[in-house]
Amino acid sequence: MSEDREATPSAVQASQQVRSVIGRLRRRIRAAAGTGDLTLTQASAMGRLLDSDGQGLTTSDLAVAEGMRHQSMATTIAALTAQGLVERRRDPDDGRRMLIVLTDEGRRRAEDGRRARGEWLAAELQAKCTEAERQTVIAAMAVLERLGHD
Amino acid sequence: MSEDREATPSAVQASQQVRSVIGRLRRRIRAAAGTGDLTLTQASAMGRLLDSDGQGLTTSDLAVAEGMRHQSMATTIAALTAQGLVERRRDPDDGRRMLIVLTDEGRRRAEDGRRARGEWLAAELQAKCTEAERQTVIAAMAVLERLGHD
DNA sequence: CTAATATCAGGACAACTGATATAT
DNA sequence: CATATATCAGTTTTCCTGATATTA
Repeated sequence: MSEDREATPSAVQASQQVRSVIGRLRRRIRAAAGTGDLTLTQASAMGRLLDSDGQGLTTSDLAVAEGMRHQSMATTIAALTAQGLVERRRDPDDGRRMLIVLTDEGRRRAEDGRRARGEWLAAELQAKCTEAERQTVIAAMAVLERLGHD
Repeated sequence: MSEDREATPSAVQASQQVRSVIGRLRRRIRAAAGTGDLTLTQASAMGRLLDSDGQGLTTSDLAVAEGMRHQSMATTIAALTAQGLVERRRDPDDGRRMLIVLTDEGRRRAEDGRRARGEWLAAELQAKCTEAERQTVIAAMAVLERLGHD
């Protein structure tokens, strides 16, 4: 506050563009999703479960990873459970915890998603971007992923 | 369908990372916003109004730019109007159209926002990134901005 | 007892769809 | 009449907060 150094132009510009793109892409992805498709949060959670598989993660673990409340993540997990994509198992070592693991069907779906068939965003990145541009996007996402990890 | 060429690994990876980052950043930005602050969509609309100023834009113009329905944008505009940041003027050349223009207060707020004082994302980009990383983010946003413009 | 985890209940917000009115 | 714009009404989705139970 005392100093309040002016942000660099690049920080201001990047911030504005990110805000704009976030809203726009989010709506586009949702609009492109079919009735049976997973929501953004559901797909993200499935990806994390696939990455850390074998062990399973708790609702709270997933909530921290996604930057949301554990109660909200619980709703997401409930939806995935209802679709038969994940199972909840009580942790034998800690009776408070419920471990979330992919079912066989869930693993299949997660891997399908990872191959991105029929997924709007991947198709757009494929059709409208050069390889160099995709690498730029990947690099930028790594930068943005860092933010907000207090 | 006929071709169904496999997506390149970079398209799949970029797609996944973008989906994950979108959800996470959006929640962080919302959480960091104070009670008086504008929502993401409101801030985006203010930015576009500032860019195209003098002439004014219609609700439908803004909706197209943001990739949302005009009815949804109307709600956003109503909120901005209630805060005294924009005014609605009937287009003298086309009685159907209402042109949205910034008020003096709105212009001031938009320019303040553009200087990014107190804005969480800009502060993070300033504090945790190098100039080169910020340029990467800007370049990536330009790429993503292109997508979904059928 | 305190902390972490899970669950239940209620609410807010941002977007959607559908229907109607008005002007071109 | 067909199209574009605006508005009204109702709904859905996603996430939030707060309260309570259970176990470490």
